[in-house]
Amino acid sequence: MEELVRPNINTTPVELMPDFQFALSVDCVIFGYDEGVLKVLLIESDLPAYKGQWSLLGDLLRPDEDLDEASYRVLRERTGLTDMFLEQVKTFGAVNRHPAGRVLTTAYLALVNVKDYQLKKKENALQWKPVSEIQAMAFDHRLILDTSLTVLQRKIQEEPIIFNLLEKKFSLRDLQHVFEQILGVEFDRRNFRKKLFTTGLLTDVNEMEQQVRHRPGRLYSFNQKAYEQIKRKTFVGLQF
Amino acid sequence: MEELVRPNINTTPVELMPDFQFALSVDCVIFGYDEGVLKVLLIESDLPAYKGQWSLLGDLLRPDEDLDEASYRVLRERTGLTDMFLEQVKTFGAVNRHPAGRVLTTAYLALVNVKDYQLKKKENALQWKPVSEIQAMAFDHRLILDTSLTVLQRKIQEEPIIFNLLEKKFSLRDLQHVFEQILGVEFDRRNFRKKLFTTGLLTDVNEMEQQVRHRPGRLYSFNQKAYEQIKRKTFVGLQF
DNA sequence: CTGAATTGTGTACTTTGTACATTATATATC
DNA sequence: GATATATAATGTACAAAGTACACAATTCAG
Repeated sequence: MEELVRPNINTTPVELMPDFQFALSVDCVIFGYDEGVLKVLLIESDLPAYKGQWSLLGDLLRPDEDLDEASYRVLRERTGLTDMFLEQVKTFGAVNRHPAGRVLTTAYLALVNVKDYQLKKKENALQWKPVSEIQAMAFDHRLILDTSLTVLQRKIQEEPIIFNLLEKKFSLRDLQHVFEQILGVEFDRRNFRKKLFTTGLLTDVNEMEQQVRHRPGRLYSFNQKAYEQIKRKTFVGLQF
Repeated sequence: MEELVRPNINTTPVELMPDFQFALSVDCVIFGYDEGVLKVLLIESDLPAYKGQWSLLGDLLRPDEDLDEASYRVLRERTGLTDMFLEQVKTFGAVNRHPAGRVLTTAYLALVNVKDYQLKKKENALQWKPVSEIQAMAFDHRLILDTSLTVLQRKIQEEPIIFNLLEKKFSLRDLQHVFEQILGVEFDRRNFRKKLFTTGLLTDVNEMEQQVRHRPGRLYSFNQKAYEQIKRKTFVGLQF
């Protein structure tokens, strides 16, 4: 308890220079849904310690850059996308997590439409890897991926963000399949339909699937306006 | 797009020294429930820029210290508590958030039993402030507090963490009241009871409230073991 | 003994979730 | 153009959970 009165950054003017010795990075966990499979965008590491292993897309934070802006920049530079779902997940601060020194990293979760991305993709070293097939990763990136996936599983049940993984117009089958892929469960098709329709968040765009070799389904779009209306009535209820 | 092939911390061995120029801190949002009111533990800032304003309890991250460990240390040093609910909330990284330079901070949410705390409290500059009465705060601490409160509201509905704010033995009235304080809603007393009993998480300790000037209620404790049993059955359902 | 405050209990009703089967429509193949 | 294949679209019965609501019982204070 002798440290109780120790000078403190929040309360006392102290000489801070010796404390400015950390590096910060952002790492983006970029999820995409492609050919019925949940994938994440990875890059091969060239660092000696992790030669050939897969790592997340990240970069060092710049001295005059907001943390959130850094994650956005990484997304923009690497994928060319400028408008995507992007949200901070967590900061990983184990002492020896990076071989170059004390580098802490803040993980960001991004949801992109793979179809959009493919149009602008330029970098060959990047690869969409099915989440279920990923084994070892560089650094603590496996931990970061697992953490982000858990956050994603929670969030898609609480907010209608899953539509960011699909094209503007989608079939109910696709929508159900993304949910099932991410949550690792199966829903009854008829009850899923009923549930989604009663949310009032789907707009029937009066178009049908094309080029499927079976009866085509209707296409829907996510009704953002309807969601803005209802989301104020915050859900309150215990569910543990 | 010219930056696509820029050397990158995850993929390329680069000289990192010039990048190690950030300071990191942790700030703890310590919630307590006292006399029917949700409070947060604050300290007056002595920094010239924020003289006399309230700030969260925080400290700089040390060079060889895990981020999570730093938050735990702050709690221990300031309150004497060594065993409390403590969880990372978010990292705040606006460029000018600290007058001393580029200091990013990671916020941690702590839930403590005020009764436990009072036994060990030594530091006078600390004060429990009712959350509803807090106005301006130093730095971006108001934003951090608001963010943490929102996270708290979500989490108490998803996990039985609220018991960390109460004593080991508590009445159903107390339990309901903490929920209502944090969520800002009122529950029907009878339905709340029914709901809590059906969770199977309450153990009747066969004791009654003491020194209340009305019919005393039974006391219960949180059944951690029962929770471990049921929490594996992860809830899956859409609720937006 | 009475009033004040709060506990403890139960029922009817509404809403939501779950299980489950049949007909309809498009494409591919023969 | 008939048939097989695949999936769309729909509805009902039942179970579970949530909501609204009223009354008797217990303790304390005066």
